Amino acid sequence: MADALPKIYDSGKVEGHWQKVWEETAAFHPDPKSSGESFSVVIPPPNVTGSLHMGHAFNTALIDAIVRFQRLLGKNVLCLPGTDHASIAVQTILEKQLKAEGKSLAEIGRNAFLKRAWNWKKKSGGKITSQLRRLGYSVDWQRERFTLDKNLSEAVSKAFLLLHQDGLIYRGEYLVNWCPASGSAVSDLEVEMREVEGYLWHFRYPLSNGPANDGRTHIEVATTRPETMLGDVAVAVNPLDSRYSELIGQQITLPLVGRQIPVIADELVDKDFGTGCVKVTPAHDPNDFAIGQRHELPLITVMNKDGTMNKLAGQFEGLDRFDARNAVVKALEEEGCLVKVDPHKHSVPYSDRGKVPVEPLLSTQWFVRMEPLAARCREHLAKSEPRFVPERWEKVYSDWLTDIRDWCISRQLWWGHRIPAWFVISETDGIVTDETPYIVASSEAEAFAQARAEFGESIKICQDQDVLDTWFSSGLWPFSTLGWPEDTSADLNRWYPTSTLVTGFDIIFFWVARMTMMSGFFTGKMPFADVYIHGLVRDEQNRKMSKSAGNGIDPILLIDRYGTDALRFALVREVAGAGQDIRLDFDRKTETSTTVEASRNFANKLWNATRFALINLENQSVESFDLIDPNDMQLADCWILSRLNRVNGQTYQRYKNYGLGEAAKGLYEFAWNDFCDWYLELIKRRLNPGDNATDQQLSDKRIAQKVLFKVLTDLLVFLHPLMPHLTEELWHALTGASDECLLAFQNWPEVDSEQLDEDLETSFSELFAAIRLIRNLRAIAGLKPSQEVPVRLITARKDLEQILSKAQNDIQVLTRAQPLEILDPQTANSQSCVKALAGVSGELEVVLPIEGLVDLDSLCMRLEKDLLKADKEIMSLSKRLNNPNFTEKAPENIVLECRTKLMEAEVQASLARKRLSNLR
RNA sequence: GGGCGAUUAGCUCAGCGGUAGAGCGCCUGCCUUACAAGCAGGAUGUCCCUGGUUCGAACCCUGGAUCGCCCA
Repeated sequence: MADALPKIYDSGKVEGHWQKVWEETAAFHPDPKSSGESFSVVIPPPNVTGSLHMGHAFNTALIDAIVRFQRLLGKNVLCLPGTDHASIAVQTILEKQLKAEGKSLAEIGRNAFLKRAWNWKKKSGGKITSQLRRLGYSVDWQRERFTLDKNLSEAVSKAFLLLHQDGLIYRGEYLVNWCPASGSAVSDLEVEMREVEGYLWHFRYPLSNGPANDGRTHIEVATTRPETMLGDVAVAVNPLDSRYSELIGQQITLPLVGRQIPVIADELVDKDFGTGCVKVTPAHDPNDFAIGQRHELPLITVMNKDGTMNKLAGQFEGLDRFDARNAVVKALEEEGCLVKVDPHKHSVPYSDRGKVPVEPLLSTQWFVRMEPLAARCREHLAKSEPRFVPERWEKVYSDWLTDIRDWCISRQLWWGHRIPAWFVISETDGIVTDETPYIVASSEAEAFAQARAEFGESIKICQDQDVLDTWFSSGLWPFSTLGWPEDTSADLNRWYPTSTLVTGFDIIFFWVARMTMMSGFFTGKMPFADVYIHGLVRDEQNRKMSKSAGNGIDPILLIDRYGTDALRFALVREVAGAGQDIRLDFDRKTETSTTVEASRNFANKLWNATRFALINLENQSVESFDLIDPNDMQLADCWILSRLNRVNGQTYQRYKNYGLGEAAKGLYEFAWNDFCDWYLELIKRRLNPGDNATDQQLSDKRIAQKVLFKVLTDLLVFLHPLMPHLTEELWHALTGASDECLLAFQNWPEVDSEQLDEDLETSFSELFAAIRLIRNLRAIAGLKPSQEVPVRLITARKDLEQILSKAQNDIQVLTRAQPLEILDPQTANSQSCVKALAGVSGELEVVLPIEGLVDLDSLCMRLEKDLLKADKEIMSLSKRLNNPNFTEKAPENIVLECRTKLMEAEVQASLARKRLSNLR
């Protein structure tokens, strides 16, 4: 056993040591052939471009707590780490670099670009994983995966192939969300609606065939996007709108363009919005697209993919879309077509990544047909597969799966999984059009062979230029990382489906739902039994922490300052509520956080409690701490063991049910209050019986040592999932175990229900209240802490008197009471001490007979306060008890409790009153 | 427009039918041999408002306010 530890816990040293041991011994690299029930988790793969932020730290703290808990239950646990390739993010970074060098993508070409990208990944991609190591994550680094790994890429091709075979992937020209900044299509989920202050422009479109019957010569439309009018193909009104019924079917001459377009009727039009007439631009608006489909209108695209106007925009060709807007308005005004402009607040779709407005644009892309996949998930969900924690997120998930839209999966980027489709370009004169036949295959050779069989020997093929949405590969993550599609994979058979997924609510659609859909299709199973959804970490002003807002708090900074375990404990302790966001306080000037500091202090408290134990265990061997004869134990021992077992059961249940915050709080209280403040103080005297100790005292000392060791080592097990480094270190210090033997693989202690004693715990609460009262009276008297003082404890309650007598020595030590007398009221009356210092706690009267020293005013104040409180309680309790409704309808135990409380309050009041009258 | 969440001590949050708690901060006294990153003692609340259900509401139900999020 080690000598005394340093006085202060040095987290950096301890954490570094254990991280090294864990990794070098591959401690968390499980063997699929080992025994034990399977438990597996795949971590949400962070973006390779990323660096650690508080969200990762939070997610990690939760996952690692769960996983470490399961290991303590003896399960064969796999926690699998990895990163995703973040197609758009990486491409953006590299394009910026290129631009800085004065080069363009087109110049260097695809191969050179990919080479650069891999070099970049090699250089910077390890940052996030090395930072994750500093969190003490008990993942299997040997099984670390990257979405572009060979196996995972093959899984992507295979998945694409299989989905395509089943008709669940198709290619076609549709309106997609086009991000001009990244030059790619993005999915609906990557579009964020933003409220912006814009305008509603009212324009006059002339009727082509002269005035209508009522004399009208034009129709007025309202729009927030004037530039799209160049692509208008109709004006629509609501069929029930009597104002316009006469105009339906008439032709209009589109200003600036001169195109003849019809007035049509469609229910989608809101009569009450604007003028009740909308211009219809099917190639530039999703609603208009739907109207266009219903009325078989042509699609006229007036924009290029870089957001500039194209040839069909006529005089506006080449202008950027926003410049074109102004120009069109001006031109219309000059033609006398502008009626008015109203300020108008409306939602504009923005690209998540590009941070620019998305342009709905017609384009040929690949899509996943979602409904069949979603339907399967809905069937599973009916059986609570997966089970959502907290439950309310299930609705969010199921709502999204209902009325789901197809998923655009192709991206006009180079970094990622290239779409495994080869066009037979010899069929279309060397170019790819919508009509070009294609082959989907798992390799070029295979595609070529198939193409030759189908189209003849002399064909030419070329692979689709696009890559897949990163989330497509992430959707396969729970099984592709375990060896799918190789269905003989030992890992897959052992650990799939996984046990629990832990992630933030912000990626339920992006990731959770995509995983369940892919898993359902490819494996017929849901990928995880439970989904534990947590909130986001917000800053001190309640803003979501994000890189772009620049309000992130660097976890590494907090780790350096307070230690990983402190940060982890602080984050978990804050969770408590069900999936609520957490706010981490942080003073940006001093770069400190009182929340994390409090946890650091807790770590130090545990450190010192262990230090105390080591000093007092006096190098005794571990074997001697085995079971003790209960008859030899003192009350305090029985009390702390009862508390220990209660906390054990409670903590076990909380961990199991994802009540991590509650577990953390409960352990904090037990460790600090019960164990350190009371138990350690209670046994100090027994641990130091002095040189002339009797055999009895020596044996009593040994018992205290055994209980101390038992409680502390169990406590370290309970805390281990939350503070892995510290507990590992302290456990080794206590047990003398070698580095090969880890706390991480010890067994969770069994609850010994024989040791649970509720009455004893209640008695100890009363005992502690008595001790507090004595201390309080001492404080009122202004006594020096070291000064001894005579104390009389007076109670009519036999059981209380008994406990107090048994704990007499303890009370004396903790309050410097000398002498301490425990009396019944009769005896006490015979030796009254009128002007003594006295107080009342429940049915106990505490008297410090030291008349000379007493400050009568503060004493009276204290007693008056007690009396007031007791009287108030008597009032409210008797009011309740006098109400027959209450006594008849309330449950018996509640009524009984009320009666008891009333009695106690009456005793308390009369004691206080008596004392007060004595003093006056 | 539809939905979800939040509102409790100065701050950050627990509690979710039996009459209000913690941490930090604050006040007082202590370097008491594990810990001053500590010990002991103390102060602090119309539990957002409004009705209702109930013997009893911070907790359940109406309605509303404010803040935040998601979906259209």
